[in-house]
Amino acid sequence: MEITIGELSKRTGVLATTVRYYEDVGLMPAPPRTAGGRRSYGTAHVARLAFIRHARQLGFEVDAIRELLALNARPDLPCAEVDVIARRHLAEVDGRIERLTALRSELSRMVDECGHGRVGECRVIEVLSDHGECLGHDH
Amino acid sequence: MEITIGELSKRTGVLATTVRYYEDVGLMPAPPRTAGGRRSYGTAHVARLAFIRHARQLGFEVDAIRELLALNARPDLPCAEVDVIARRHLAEVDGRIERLTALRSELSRMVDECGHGRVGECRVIEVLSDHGECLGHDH
DNA sequence: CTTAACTCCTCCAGTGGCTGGAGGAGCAAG
DNA sequence: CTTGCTCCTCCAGCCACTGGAGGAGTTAAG
Repeated sequence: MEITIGELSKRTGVLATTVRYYEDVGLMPAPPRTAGGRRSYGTAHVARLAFIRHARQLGFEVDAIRELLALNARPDLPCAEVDVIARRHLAEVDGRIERLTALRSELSRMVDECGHGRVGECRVIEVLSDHGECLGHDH
Repeated sequence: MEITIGELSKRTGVLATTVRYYEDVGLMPAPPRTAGGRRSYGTAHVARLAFIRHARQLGFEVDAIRELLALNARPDLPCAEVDVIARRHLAEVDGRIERLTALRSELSRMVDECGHGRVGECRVIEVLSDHGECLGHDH
């Protein structure tokens, strides 16, 4: 099976330009070329790119994906490291959710208090102008 | 009151480099300069920068802040537009939280199922390799 | 008055993770 | 043979900064 970058793109949902970018940054290997100089991919490339795409969709950073790919290539190793990477990422996602939730409550309080009058008396503007108006001062 | 960019930075918690950046992109006005060519700020600048900083902390994009600042300068206008910007942003934050929460559950399921054996049998790697393993297929 | 330490100045490059365009060449169908 | 598509490389831009180089102004101590 020899497919073009366009076909690879269709099968994985990753843009051809992004595939070339992944090659540049070392996530994807440089594939063999046809006589005309075009990239020629096989099933292994499809699987690897699907892995990368899925990991990106789950929010893993490119560096983490590099580590995961390296581990994936060594199935005999204990998977403790994989676990560490995934848990680290989970903790980061938890942190992001927490921060966004706090922010959301600040925002919604702000919006609720807007009396729909003039800008001069708008609570949204007031709250933005004065951090002291916030319930949580941590942001 | 005439303060330097460093003092402005201290009072607002915004880096001096970032203040100059805000000037470049038109969020902050170009202030008067001293004889030696240094920027000289006053109380209005401090207030404006505090407003910007707070809005950024609440996740407003620079474009939205530009709009909010323009509205802030027109206290006689009805605050409907302010409301629209804030609600739009709130909706976006809600969307982000939703997506992150879905992602979090996928991640935590993945981590929970890891049997701490070899990479070859690791569920984390398997799930990443096969999108079909996910409960939510929307990401 | 000099010197050292500090802040400030401008300009430019880099971050992450792509995305898009210019300008040119390969390739399949009519 | 030509049309239209895909592909190639290289480079610039996105967002919102951040940091460094290299130079000049400023302040306090000696």
